[in-house]
Amino acid sequence: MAGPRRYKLLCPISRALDHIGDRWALLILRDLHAGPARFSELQTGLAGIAPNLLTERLQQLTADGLVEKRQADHGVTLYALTDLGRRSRDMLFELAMFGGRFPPDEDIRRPGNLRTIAVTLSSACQRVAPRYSNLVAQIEVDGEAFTLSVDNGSVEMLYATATSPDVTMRTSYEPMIAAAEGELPMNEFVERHVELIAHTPRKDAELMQLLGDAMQLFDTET
Amino acid sequence: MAGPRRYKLLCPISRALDHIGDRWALLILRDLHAGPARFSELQTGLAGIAPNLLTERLQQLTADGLVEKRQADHGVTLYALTDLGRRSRDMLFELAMFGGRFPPDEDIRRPGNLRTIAVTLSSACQRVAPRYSNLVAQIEVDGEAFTLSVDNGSVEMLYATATSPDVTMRTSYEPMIAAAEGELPMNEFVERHVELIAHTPRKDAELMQLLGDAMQLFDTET
DNA sequence: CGGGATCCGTTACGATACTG
DNA sequence: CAGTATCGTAACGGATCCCG
Repeated sequence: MAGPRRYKLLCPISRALDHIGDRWALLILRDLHAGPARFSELQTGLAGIAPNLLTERLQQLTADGLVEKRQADHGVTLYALTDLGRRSRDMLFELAMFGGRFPPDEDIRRPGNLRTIAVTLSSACQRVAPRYSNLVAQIEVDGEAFTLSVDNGSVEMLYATATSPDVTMRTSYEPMIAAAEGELPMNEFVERHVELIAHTPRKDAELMQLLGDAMQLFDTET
Repeated sequence: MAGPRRYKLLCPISRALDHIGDRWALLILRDLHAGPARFSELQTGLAGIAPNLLTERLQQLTADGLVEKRQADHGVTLYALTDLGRRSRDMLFELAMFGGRFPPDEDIRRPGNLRTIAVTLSSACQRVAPRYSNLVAQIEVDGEAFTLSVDNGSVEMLYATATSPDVTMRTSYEPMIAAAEGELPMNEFVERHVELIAHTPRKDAELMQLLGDAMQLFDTET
């Protein structure tokens, strides 16, 4: 009796799980939403995944058409989402909305890098983006830089520095999480833990409103 | 080192997976969205889950506040979703939308019962419901009865017979799935494989339009 | 008969060590 | 840096048995 553990049912939910239900698979997709990544970047971001498992998962995801392997300069190999892989975004967002309802475990490990938070943030921003105009922001969290771009209602957040951002924002991980969890009031977070530099007038306020609206989606009041 | 395999990261996606990421867990939630169920109903619906695993998962889901155990008449025990458990609906829908993009496996097993399809259908109907007025339908698929109710834009689909439906619809599994997969044109499906009885005028046509709109969400064209 | 508990073989995962 | 190889452990799968 060989073969991997698959449900082999017609139901689209079990079909999804047959492709991304294995351990780590969804978290690999999650981190790749922050942009193409090296093997080692994924490994550190996933905080302790065994390298053989990462290899195995990447192969499976590639075979399923969700991920592709690219050769970049200097012999560097990059893993990137395919179009199909990018379609997992809404699903990951709903997963995040659901997971946010559970209290965090007592003994939490900090992720090896902050790629992990990019999809959650960008897909949350996506939901509220129609109310905002275009914008390119560089967000630095404890020295790790993201580029958040809002372009005609479509939002993307990459794990990279921006070339000519409208606004630069600097903060650190713990207070940002505390604000997202609702433990720290938004205005206090902004005043005490955020440094903002607007290179385009008013874009700083716009960015903060966007992020505030996005974080509100995770309020578990209703 | 003991303890179950949990990520223990703060990220809401991994937090969700720490609660519903184990094998079968999401499929149990899925089937419970069709209404309270007995142990044995779940067991047959999940087509071959080992009873010890079902026990273990139900305990975990109960401990996590997603499922509750009820004592019904004649000493019957029922498992039902809690409010928190019902919140998994949108997530399951996005999972279904994503899973629908993969071609079905060659050797598929038919599910032990049709509870499995209730959430997928009802959450799809939920998306298009604002365009429809109130309605109670009994849908019978190969003799298994569902009650679909649209009430002020809120949709529910239970694995039970309806008391006084506006319309009764009879069909069978294979053509219905073929229609949902886009392999069978909707009009041909309706004409050749659906029997409709309207107890309230026009409600038959309304039901079919609702279902047609809902199924269109799974078209993978875009 | 429904609702499990127990047992045991198999598979997947986790940790570490090693290599091109 | 990007993996491969090995091995102990935990989770799963299937069957059987038990109890109200």
